[in-house]
Amino acid sequence: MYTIGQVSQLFELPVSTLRYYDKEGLFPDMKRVSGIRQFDEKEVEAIRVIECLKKSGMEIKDIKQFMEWCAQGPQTYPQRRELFLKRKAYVEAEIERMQQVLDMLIFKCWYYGEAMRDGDETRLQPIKPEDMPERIRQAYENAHR
Amino acid sequence: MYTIGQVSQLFELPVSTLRYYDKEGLFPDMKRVSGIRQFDEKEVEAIRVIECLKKSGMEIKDIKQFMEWCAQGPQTYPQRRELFLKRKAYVEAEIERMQQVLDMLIFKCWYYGEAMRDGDETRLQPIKPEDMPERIRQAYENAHR
DNA sequence: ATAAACCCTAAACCTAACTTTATGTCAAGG
DNA sequence: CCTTGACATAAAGTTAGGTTTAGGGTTTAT
Repeated sequence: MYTIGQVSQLFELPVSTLRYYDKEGLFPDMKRVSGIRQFDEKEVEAIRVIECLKKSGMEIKDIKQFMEWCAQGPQTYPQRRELFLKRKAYVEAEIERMQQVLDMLIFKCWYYGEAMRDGDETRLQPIKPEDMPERIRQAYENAHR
Repeated sequence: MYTIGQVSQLFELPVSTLRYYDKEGLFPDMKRVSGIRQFDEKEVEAIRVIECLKKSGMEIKDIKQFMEWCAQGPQTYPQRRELFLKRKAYVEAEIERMQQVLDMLIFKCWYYGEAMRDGDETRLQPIKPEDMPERIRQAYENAHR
């Protein structure tokens, strides 16, 4: 069992954030002893899940819904699985999107490297993909799909 | 040359957003004719770059800095390249982070699939990585690094 | 010539996810 | 006893990135 201060250190999360999560209903049945929060193994695991779902782009109010399902027991397994499937699809799309952004950045790094050598962009401005090095052309074409 | 409404349609961005970007200084020397904005090829390319930099996690005020460098000409090529190198490193880290989140989600999907078959979590709760299917174990271990 | 469909600005408003502030309780140590 | 430190609450404040509103001007089709 942990106090809020211990959990704060454990996860490097401000105490105020943990209290905020609690206020938002992210720990549906956390115990208290004379008003003081008791972070149990259950709550610690909840925080791990919260971190994951947050990184997957989910909002607090939807994470709350998930936590409520957890508190309701086995009858909500299907909903919980459904949720994770949706997050999975979302994150897969997000990674693909980020890969395209990365390709644009790779192209731009090359572009400004060349611009520095040339001193201006007169050669670069009208450049065609077929005049770029192989690696750069691939990045360029993926970025512009 | 485009009006704000045409650019809005072209990029599927609200007119209000384009005006907001302008107010934030993202089009440093956009022309106007009797008060009306003239989106030129330069501004259209700027919007493409804005979209990319935004997706790479950059804030508006830093994008503004970049746009000012662009308006200053060839002497700022090194700064611009530096910026893109930094964004590239950031996005690479971001993709790795997302891959870990994805692995956690893959694990959770499997977990709840099993929980549904079992009807409870008594078998799952104390499960060790070596008792998981290969694909799941890999995801689990990457997610928990 | 008048209504619709554009364009403009300034300023107020919005939302999520926190953070800060003001106030108070309680236990332990010097 | 009294100060320090950890806990608590409620409510106000913050930030980014817009959006909405209120008030006007201009152009175009009927």
